[in-house]
Amino acid sequence: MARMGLNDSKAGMTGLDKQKINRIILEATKGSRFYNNEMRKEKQATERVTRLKAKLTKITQAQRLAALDELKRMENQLETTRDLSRFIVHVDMDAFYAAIEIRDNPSLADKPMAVGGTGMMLTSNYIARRYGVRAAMPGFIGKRLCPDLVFVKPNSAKYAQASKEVRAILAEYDPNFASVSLDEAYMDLTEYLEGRKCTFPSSHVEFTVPQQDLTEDMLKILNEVAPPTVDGVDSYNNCSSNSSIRKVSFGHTIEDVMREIRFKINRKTKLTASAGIGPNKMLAKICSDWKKPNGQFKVEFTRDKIIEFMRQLPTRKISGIGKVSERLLNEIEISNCKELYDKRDLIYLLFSNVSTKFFLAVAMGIGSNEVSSKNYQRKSISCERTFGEISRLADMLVKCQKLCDNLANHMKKENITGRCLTVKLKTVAFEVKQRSVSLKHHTNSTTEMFNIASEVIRSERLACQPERLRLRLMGIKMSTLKRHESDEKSIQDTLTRYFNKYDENCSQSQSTINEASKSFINIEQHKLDEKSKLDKVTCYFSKYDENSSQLQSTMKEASKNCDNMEKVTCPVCDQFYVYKSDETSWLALLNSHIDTCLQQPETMKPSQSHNDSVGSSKGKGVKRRKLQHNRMQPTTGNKTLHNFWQAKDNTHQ
DNA sequence: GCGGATCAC
DNA sequence: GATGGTGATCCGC
Repeated sequence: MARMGLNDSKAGMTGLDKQKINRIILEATKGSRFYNNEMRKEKQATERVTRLKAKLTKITQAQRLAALDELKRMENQLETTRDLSRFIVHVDMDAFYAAIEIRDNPSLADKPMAVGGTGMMLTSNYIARRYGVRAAMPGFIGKRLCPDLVFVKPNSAKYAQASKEVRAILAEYDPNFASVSLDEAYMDLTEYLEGRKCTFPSSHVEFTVPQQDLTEDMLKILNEVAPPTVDGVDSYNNCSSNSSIRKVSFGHTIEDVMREIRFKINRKTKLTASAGIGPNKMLAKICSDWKKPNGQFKVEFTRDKIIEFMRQLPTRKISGIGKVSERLLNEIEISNCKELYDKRDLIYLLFSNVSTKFFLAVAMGIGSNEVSSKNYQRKSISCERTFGEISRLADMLVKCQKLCDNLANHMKKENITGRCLTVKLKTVAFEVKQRSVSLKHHTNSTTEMFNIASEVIRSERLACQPERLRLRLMGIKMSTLKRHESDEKSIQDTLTRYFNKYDENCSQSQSTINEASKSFINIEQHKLDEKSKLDKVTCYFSKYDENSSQLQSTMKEASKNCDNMEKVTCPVCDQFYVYKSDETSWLALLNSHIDTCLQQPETMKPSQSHNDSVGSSKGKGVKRRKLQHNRMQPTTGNKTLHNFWQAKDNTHQ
């Protein structure tokens, strides 16, 4: 099965026994739920191919000619955007996480190793890659491919630190460089090079390295031979070697400068980087892969050379063309960029306008050279978790609560609110469902997000009846974001720090949350002794039913004294909790309460029976279920949302 | 605007 | 023991 096969498009994967590797992968995965889902996706992709082929047979010669005519116009337009004036560099750290672990534990250097666990590997070293072990592969398959494989637990703080050190070096050359991830970045060196050229050689930097500190990695960088520079000045690689000290310096060409940067990175972090140099990001990215590891490559900056370079390139090497696109293109006998260009009329007739433009630009070697990310603004923010199978509503709501909590914290930190909430659910069969709701106003309130998300979850559970909804992952995403200015933020941060020190660790671990809520309760109970009745109300989950006269009078009293009271209902037992809207610790308290609730005997919770949302529980449960059914209108109630629920309800009838 | 898919890292 | 998390974009309704 093609989907399951080894992805050998990345560096360090050439010349290995692909057949054997694929056989082992297949044996390890066959029959699993994951595998079955991959088969389902495969079938889907095949259907897509079938549709494509059907479309293909209907294409006439006249259509192709007309397409070429239109393509000529597109091509001319694209050609006007070709810009060879900027020096764009893509810097890519080699096997970043693995290299860091080896640096810090040299005994790993000659062993196949991977960072990650039996669940998932983040990356592997080059020895392991020879066995077919690679990033994004589950560890247990890695172990089958290479029984001697050593796992190292990820140490993200260390990776962030190394990344910071690398970035500091990049910033010396382009303060507006853009990082793609911890181990990858783009730079625009045009301005830097101008400056360097003017002052060269008087200002060139000289590095003094003790001979014994010169590693093989460093020597490789120093001994790379750059082609002669355009203006006849020899690339400057002065190595005055007396007995114990070696002095090295680099010239002023882009390639010299890149070697200098890689040299500095290596000297600072003991890690190696590869680099690609081109007139745009697409080309730079392809080039950084060319001489990996610890190497660099520059494509020549002329239109003809660029097109020549692209022609032999397999389509899969282009960022943006993945497994599926590669396959679709293969179906019309396109596997490299020469064919991509030669068959552009078919592309035009088979693919969308956006895709056609993209493919054409790729074939012509044209791409964006905009590096600065100063104006970058995120479009969405999300949080998702995989867990052991759950199917009870109560368990789902607990997960949901934690996700909303986490997400709200992130949003508050970034001072953003969102207007579109998306719930992502992945079943144990790896099927993904996404449901989104447009809100009337922007929010980053945990309560609001939780109320809406939990309603979506209830609805989805109903929708798949009489099947049980069995989940392995849940996620919450907010989009249509709005940024708020930092006035509020700083005040809020200060308040948070002042009053709720223990809250700052809230999202970090469940045990912290429990500790936090415990201390909260202690503090509050202490306060109770001298404070008014109103405060007492905020400290307990109400023991009363919603409609009881006792509660109503309490609420009335509360609203007399204070107009910022809010209410949150426990998803498990349906009791509710009244709190002041400026109070920040209610969530920890709620979490603690939910935990307690879940430890109660089964009969106390909403059951996992298929009827649990329609009020059929026994005894005590009856009243609660009924209550819940009436109560659960989302608090952000608005037209859009209202319509959403109505529509959902209709589909269930 | 929504939901499914694809893609990158 | 048992296939991740975050963000972006596109396509077809």
